[in-house]
Amino acid sequence: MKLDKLQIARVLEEIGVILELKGENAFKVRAYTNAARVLEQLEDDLDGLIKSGELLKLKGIGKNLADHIVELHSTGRLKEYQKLRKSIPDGVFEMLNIQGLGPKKVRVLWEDLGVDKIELLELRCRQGKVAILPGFGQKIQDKILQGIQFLRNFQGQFLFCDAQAVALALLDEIERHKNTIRCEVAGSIRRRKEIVGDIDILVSSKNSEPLMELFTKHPLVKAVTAKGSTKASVVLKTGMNADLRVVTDDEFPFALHYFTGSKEHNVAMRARAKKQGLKLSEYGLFKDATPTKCKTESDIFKALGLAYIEPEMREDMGEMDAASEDKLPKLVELEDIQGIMHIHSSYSDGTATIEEMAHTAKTMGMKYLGMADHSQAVTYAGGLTPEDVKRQHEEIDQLNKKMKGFRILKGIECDILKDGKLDYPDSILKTFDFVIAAIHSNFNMTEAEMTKRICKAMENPYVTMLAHPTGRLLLSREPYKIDMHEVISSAAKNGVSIEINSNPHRLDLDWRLCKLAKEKGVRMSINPDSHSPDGLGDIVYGVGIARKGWLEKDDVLNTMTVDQLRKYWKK
DNA sequence: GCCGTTTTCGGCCCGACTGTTTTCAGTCG
Repeated sequence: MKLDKLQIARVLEEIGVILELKGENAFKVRAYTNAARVLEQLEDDLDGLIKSGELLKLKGIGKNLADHIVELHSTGRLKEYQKLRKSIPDGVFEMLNIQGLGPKKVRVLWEDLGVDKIELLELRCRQGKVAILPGFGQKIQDKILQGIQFLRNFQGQFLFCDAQAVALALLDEIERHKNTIRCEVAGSIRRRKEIVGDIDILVSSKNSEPLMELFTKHPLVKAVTAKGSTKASVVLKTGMNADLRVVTDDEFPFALHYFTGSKEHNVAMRARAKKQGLKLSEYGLFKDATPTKCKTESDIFKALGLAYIEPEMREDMGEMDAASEDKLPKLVELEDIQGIMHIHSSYSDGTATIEEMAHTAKTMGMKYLGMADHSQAVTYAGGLTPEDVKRQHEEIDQLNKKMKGFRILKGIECDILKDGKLDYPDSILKTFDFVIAAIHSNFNMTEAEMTKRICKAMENPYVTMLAHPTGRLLLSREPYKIDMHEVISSAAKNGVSIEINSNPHRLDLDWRLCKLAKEKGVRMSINPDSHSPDGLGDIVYGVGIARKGWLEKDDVLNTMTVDQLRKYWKK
């Protein structure tokens, strides 16, 4: 086997994009993207399907696509793809990442104006040459410039989940090396920031040379930018920068603290040390020239008269004061989570059945699962008609009879319409165990209008929760304009919980607002918003954000048992 | 390019929004 089904899906997806750029029939394009979806969601073994000739039985895979898939699977290449790929410059592909530019416009820019990279596009915009193209205009030209800026702002930034996965892969090799005494991923990954700039790995050892070699020759590394005896910097194949630092084991706790940051937290820590006549650096804690013995980070905090501050809280947002008064929260942990809500099934745009999702949740140790498919207005995601709702509820009743020690709750992700009304009448809303109100359309309202719209929805007595409150997509879409302070107050007033959407692209509610919500008495619900069994695992990212937001077990809705939840909602 | 037939070609999800037009095309979710 040369390529697996996900790799093949990516090739088909790319062919779709190329065909779009070439102005091919839109339905032909869709056939390719459809096929990519089918492969992604395929549960059966591709090898078996090919051997038995059942590939053609898959809906959306015909003669042509089946041939392509077999060719990619067995040879790892596809002649037709290679030919197509060569006909499009990389820069033209990259232009598609600019907001508001799709294949049609990119094609015009490329063919009529000869623009084949973003830098050139920027120049032509500044020269006013884009505005005079047919179908373009002043406003679109301005928007493109804005979009280019937006893209640049995000360059060199990565989602936490992507950065963490790579960091752990690097760490794994280092951990297993015989010269390693202690090692850890430091930096913003350790602090669980939603966006990460680069990877910092720290290791203690008596002999750094072999570790430097191991790190700089790692298969994930594209280029080495610096290599000395204590520090190496590399650029990874993913475009991320990664640093490895080697220190002595005596220095390790100090270096770990220093390289974990944040910078602001470190400044506050040093100031505190200075007040006590001490000096704190990445090498140690000194009184004059005498080092203070510290085996762990905990010892450093103790030496400064502080309780241990979890890495997630080290943002200089009050943790120093709280630690000195021994008032730090006991942060919520993954083990505290009893059940998972905001789950999609194949009733709307999920890939799996309710039973499959419930089964996976159960094996994760969960006690309940809160289904929440889309409501009827979200037609593109297969929103549920009132009849679908009824059918789903019957199915859930059946499953609940069957499953022992596990409960499936009837919920819905109900759209908030433009005017703040909900997508179902109360007569339907009242049939659910819980209702998550959500916005999926009409993003461009004024702040006042959007705030009013959401607050109005939360006043509906059947609404139990607010989904992804700002609608942001990290590194790709700004949050819509909204007064979150007002929204949080309104949630508190109406007894509505706010979701911490754990999808790594969202992580919304932002951790910076969790503390405020908690103070107002709003319960947060850590929801994966998963569309597949795998997606249930995203809950760990939400727990990280909750911890970053100082949340304790009792601040989180889904640390409750089913019975506690029912009572809570009744109240 | 796929599907499903009234078996060999017509339909394929759709609504909102924006900006360009003067009735619509492109993008997005």
